[in-house]
Amino acid sequence: MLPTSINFKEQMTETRRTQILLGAAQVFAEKGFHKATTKKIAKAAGISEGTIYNYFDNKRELLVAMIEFISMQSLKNILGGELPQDPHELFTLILRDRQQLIQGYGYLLAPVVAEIFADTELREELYQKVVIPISSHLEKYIQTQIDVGQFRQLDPVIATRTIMGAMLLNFALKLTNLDSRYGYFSDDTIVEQLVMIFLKGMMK
Amino acid sequence: MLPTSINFKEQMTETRRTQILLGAAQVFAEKGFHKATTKKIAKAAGISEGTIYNYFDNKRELLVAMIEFISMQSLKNILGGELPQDPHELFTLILRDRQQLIQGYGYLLAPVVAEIFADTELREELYQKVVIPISSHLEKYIQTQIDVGQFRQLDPVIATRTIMGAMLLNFALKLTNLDSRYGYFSDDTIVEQLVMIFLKGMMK
Amino acid sequence: MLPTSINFKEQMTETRRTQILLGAAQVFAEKGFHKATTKKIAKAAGISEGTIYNYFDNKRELLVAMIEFISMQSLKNILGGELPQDPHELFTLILRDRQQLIQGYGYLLAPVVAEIFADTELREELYQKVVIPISSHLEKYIQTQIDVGQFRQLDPVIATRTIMGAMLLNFALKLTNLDSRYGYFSDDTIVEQLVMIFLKGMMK
Amino acid sequence: MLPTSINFKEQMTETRRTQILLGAAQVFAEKGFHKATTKKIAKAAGISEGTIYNYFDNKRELLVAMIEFISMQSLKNILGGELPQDPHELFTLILRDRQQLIQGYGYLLAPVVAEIFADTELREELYQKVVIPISSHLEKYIQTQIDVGQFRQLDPVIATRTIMGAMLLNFALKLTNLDSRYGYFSDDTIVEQLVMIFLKGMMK
DNA sequence: CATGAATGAGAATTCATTCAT
DNA sequence: CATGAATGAATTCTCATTCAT
Repeated sequence: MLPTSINFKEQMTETRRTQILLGAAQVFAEKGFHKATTKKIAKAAGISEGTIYNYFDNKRELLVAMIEFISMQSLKNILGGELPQDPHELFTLILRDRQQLIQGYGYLLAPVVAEIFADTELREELYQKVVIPISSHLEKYIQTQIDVGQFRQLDPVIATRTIMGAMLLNFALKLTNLDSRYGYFSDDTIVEQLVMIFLKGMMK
Repeated sequence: MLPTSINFKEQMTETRRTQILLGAAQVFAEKGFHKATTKKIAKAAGISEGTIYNYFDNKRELLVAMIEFISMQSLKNILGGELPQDPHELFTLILRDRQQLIQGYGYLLAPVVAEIFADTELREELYQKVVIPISSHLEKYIQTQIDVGQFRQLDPVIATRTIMGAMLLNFALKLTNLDSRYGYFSDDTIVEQLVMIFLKGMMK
Repeated sequence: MLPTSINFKEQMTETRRTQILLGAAQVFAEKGFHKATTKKIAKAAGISEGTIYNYFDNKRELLVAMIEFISMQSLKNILGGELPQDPHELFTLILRDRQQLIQGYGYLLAPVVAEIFADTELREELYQKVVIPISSHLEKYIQTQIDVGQFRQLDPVIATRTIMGAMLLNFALKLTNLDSRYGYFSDDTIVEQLVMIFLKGMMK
Repeated sequence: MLPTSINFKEQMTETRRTQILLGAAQVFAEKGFHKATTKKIAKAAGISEGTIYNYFDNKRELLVAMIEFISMQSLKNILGGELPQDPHELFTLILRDRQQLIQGYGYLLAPVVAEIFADTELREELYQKVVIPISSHLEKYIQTQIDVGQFRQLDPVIATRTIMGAMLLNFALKLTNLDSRYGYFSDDTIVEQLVMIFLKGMMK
């Protein structure tokens, strides 16, 4: 077979995977994991039920793949290019990026996040596949800043989760209108407040 | 019938309810709501499936009753006496308290939290009834500290959620062993790290 | 034990049986056999579920007993006294009596009759216990009339069922308003028409 | 896709529906609606339980579809050619026809009739759609005979139901062996007896 | 005898997954 | 590879019946 043919095939496969993933995202967002039937996912993706199983082992793998797909989506931009070394710039960049992700896909992920909490195995799989890859960059950065004496002596693992937890809750509240007061905070305000707290909280 | 007889009956009913609730809590904690079958709950409670339905209308009501039951248990911790004014002491106290709560009941509530997220109405009800009352104390304290010039100009609402989000994620990770590295952090270490970051992050 | 005591006991038993039967009738009428739960029957009868089983072997026996009870109700009056020998008078008397029975209890029996059709065993039990005892009187009368030369040579069994079938359908239609035209027929009209047809149809 | 392929698919679907319908008819006839489990129906149809739900929304829809199916089959007998004018011939013809219908499908319809009685809406719908169209022919005939002075002054509506009720009960008893004595009556005997009674009962 | 809590066998229905076409 | 009909395990909830009090 010719290389082009292989590429074509691979590309087709990738396209089809993405097509299914987007269909799944739509239905998962509407129904949550358990109430999302493969039949509906197939319909939303414009393919047949059986085809799903040519690309994913089972429904659970589909969920994992979907979350991976979405989580990595915008982070590519960041990980691709050069990261700023200035802590203020970097924190702002990361928080903005995550904030946009949640703004853009949060409504998709929210109902699914629910199910994840309830499922031990799923939780572990996603922590390994999604959370760790993303957070390790931040951990390393914090460690570096500690080493060069910019940041105080703190644990990079805890510090990273501290930022992530704070970020998640604030962005979630902004997204869901659960707390009416978040209606008055602009996205930038929230990012600024968080950056301020964590910068001062971590720098010497 | 004699009053004692009536009391006995009522007591039996209450005992049986609690028995079922504890069985349910056990299975819900292990499996989450969906994977917790009535069969398993019955077995865990040491009664038959049918008996569940003599005390609860359906599986969902059982979940709600369980949340109520747990909430009653934990609310005691909150309604304490005088709060210290020193920020370091206060933050440490609050974080320790929350940490104990999560340590004590988190494994029970985690899978329940899941179902709550998936249910808009329940989510709102519980945010109003549980989250806001608890967090308002912290909000007021932060506002006071800002007013007296101890804390920098920051939004108390966002700041409070920042602490809560950070706290939740870190304690959850400590609780679940999702991240093996949290095995090496003592509870005190986590609390100290959080207090340090937020204190420095908020004080002038 | 004294006879009076025995009588008292028997009477109590009979009273309790009737009490349950009436409760059952009420619920069967409302819900039909399958949807009538023993719990509801017990409540309607003002006793507990368990007590039902002290007087009836099971729910089915309760149904059978109820139908027997109601069917025999008004027929007692007829079977008790002297029956008129004149065919016109007798037919009118019987039809009026059955008509009153259906008018009075039909709404009770209707939903139950439905279930009977569907259940082979029940059907047989009730045919033996209810239909045969009632119809045998009419059969004998017809046979007598044939013997004395008043009626033509016809089969008394078939003739009896012919009257019963005609009666049932007409009275049922009058009762249920299934056919709006039956609203214009008085009870007497229907009885007269039936008597006329069958009298002329059977007499020489 | 080719037209033949489409036809093949449609045909398969129809065949499968019929297959399920026949299985259902068999079990409904044997057990009645309530005691007919989907498991038994599936077995009788030679398919799995789940497949039933690919063709029918629920058990009730399956019942309705079965009634429709049977009705279609039997309606053919009715839409015949010219009816004889002679009362004796006509009555004999009609009774024979109905008798054959009941003989052929009665065992199937009997348990279904049961459920119909229990359901007010279904009852009305079927009385209008099935009973009235069939009986109106007989009503008109009787009216005509009255007008030409052949029959006595009687109400055609009541008279028609009188024949129908008598017919139904007698044929049902012949069909079901509920009354052992009906084993000795040939179909013709019953028809003759009925014709005799009604002819004499209605003619001047 | 009366009670009513406990029982547990079922029953309808759903849906992820398979596999022949 | 795509399809979608068939599968059947699994699940919640009901309710007649029992039996200790």
